[in-house]
Amino acid sequence: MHDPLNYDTLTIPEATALQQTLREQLLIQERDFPVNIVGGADISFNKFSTTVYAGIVLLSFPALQPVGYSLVKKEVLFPYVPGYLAFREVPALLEAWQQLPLKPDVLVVDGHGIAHPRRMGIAAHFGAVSGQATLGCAKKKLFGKYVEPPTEKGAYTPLLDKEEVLGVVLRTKTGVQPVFISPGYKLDVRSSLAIISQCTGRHRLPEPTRHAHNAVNRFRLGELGEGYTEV
DNA sequence: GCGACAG
DNA sequence: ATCTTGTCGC
Repeated sequence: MHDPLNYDTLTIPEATALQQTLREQLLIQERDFPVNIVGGADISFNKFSTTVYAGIVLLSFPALQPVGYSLVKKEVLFPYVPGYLAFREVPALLEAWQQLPLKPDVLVVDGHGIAHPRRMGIAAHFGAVSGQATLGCAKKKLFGKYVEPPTEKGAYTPLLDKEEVLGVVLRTKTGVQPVFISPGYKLDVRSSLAIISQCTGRHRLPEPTRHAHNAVNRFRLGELGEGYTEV
């Protein structure tokens, strides 16, 4: 086994430098592999606590039936700083990832992919260090410009930096706030949007994200145990 | 100098 | 992110 990744002693300038190095490993391309299992990744924690509860859930695709989930509890010292979320959450998510007996074909991470000042949001960062195909689904904008998409479910507008399309702002449900979709690794904007469109049910958040959020919250509250559980 | 600011 | 109270709509 590998030593667990630890970013706790990094300074912000060092973290910025690492993002610039990882950026050179970015792989943004059309999907060129089949998708039979999708994963959802999320973190939960108590305000003011250094303990984080990480989780990755597995869903069949396109049926979206739960297959299993991996949960890991970990201490993290790196603070939340906008633009550096990955340094706080990726180490714990990697442990949950390594604990999976089978890996999803695509991982949906709670946060942005390349829709980031240095194109290294948490989904892009996780993909770069794991080699796994990822995409980001965030509830709020971090970086980029966009016009509000029409209020109907399925409507979307591009998320832009000048002329560059970083992702899309997608209305997953009529009359609710849109979500921000961007590729992380081994996917492009079109492929990411196509996958998320097939992961959207009657809720605002796509199923992988929704199930992951639910699992880590129940884990934090003691309703679920650490480790991998087949469902 | 003034806003913006994933989780 | 988490917590809490109240309101709206299917």
